[in-house]
Amino acid sequence: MVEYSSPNTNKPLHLGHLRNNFLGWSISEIFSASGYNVHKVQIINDRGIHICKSMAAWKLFGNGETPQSSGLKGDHLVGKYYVKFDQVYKEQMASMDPKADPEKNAPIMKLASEMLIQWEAKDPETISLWKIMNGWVYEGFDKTYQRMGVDFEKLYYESNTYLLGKEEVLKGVESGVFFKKDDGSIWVDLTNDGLDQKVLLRSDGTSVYITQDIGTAILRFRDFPKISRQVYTVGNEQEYHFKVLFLILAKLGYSWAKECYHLSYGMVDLPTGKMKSREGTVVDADDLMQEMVNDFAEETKQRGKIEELSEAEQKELFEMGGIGALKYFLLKVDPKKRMLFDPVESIALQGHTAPFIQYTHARIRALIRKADTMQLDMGSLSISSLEPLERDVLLVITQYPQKLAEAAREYAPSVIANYAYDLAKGYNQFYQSIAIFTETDASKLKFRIAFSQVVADLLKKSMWLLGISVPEKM
RNA sequence: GGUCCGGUAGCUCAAUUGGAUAGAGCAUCAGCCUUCUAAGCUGACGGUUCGGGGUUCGAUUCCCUGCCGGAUCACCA
Repeated sequence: MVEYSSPNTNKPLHLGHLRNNFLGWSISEIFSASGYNVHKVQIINDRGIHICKSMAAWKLFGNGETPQSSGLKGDHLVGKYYVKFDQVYKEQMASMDPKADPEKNAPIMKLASEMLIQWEAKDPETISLWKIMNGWVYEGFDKTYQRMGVDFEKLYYESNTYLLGKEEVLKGVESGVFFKKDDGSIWVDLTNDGLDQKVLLRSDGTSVYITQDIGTAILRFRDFPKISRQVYTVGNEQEYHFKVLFLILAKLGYSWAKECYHLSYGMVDLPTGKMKSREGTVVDADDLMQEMVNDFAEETKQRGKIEELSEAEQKELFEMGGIGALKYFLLKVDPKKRMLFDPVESIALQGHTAPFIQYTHARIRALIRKADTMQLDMGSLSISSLEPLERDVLLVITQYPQKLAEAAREYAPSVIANYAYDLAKGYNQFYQSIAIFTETDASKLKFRIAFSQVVADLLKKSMWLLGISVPEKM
């Protein structure tokens, strides 16, 4: 089982989510290709103070605005009010007496806090607004996920799972795994494991973040009894959290705890500094994808090689190239490492990019189409000697199984991304120096055609593992 | 302060897990389309692999130490 994504429902998806989603999807494919039966799941953070902030601002300033009335995508509309909240909140705090604890008592924050309490008390009006606004967000997310090309077998909602785990914790107290402090709060002592003590239930008996994760982990193994491993695709800022979680699950006696793995990936930095959603210095996922597709489209039109394609085929190609370039850019780097996203330079379509590999594939396919018209007998293939460049490519071809195994072992799609590049690069060298159709030796000619087809198939397969399609023409 | 991650060409990244002269792309410069798609190919330029020790026949890789950058250590999620 692979978990990825985990968005908050108060704002649209951004660049950070793209790395997460593409990684999660790719890892799932890599494991599928390695013979595993993979279940893709995500958990949606649909409750909490963050969504109440958007709700509060909408209630105060929204004037009944909806996605239909505004023409805005649902998640963007809700995100707009989240930003609005922050803006108003700051203004209110600035105008208040510092002694009055403005952080808590700013009117708009008080409203959001009240809404959270009302939500937990199942107040009908609050629940209704919450459902409506989350509904808008899901409509928006659906479009974004569709364009990203990611999907999920099962969705978990925090509003359903946030109370889970409490019983497990109480059971743990009885069996002596956890302990209770005088104020009634419940803790786990991990000092023997080199960590600290960690609270599991507040003194008022309510759950914290990790309580919920204990519950969902157990729930997952109940929902999917056959799974042997659970992979959490979550940023490396939560490494401590998962270390604690897995230790707790082991202490509770779950034998599968050692099969839980945190696929921890680094942040995506922007040249100006790191991404901070609160300050608005994020790159919106929808905008970015659109930009990439536009750039690719423009570049392609300039080259003028696709006039014979229909409008629909062209559109499909632009999508393939633009989204592909973006995915490749985010996946070619080792997931563990933080990486830099330069909005200007990252849009490159030459060199070590998806379009380079897609182009190599398209060129081979053109070659194969030509060969098909020659009606060669491909049944009998024999070759006595290889050119050095052919030998080089052949060597890369045979590396595929090792690379796939390595990618699965290291949880690293980057291994596949770099492999596809090496293969394309090697083939291009061969392609450039050896003209195939001028070859007079029939067995050599047939070998080169078959050999090219193998490369095309392998490029297609590798790129598929990254969630990237390859075109017949470009 | 404790813990964890990272530091490789001007920039972005590789390096078969300890192997031979550390490789690609971008950028810069010089070449290659009458021939299967030039989003390509060839060449040049570019390195004290952060510094200092150590282990080893051999270290970008392992150990120690220092420096720099980041994350994390909430009765937040």
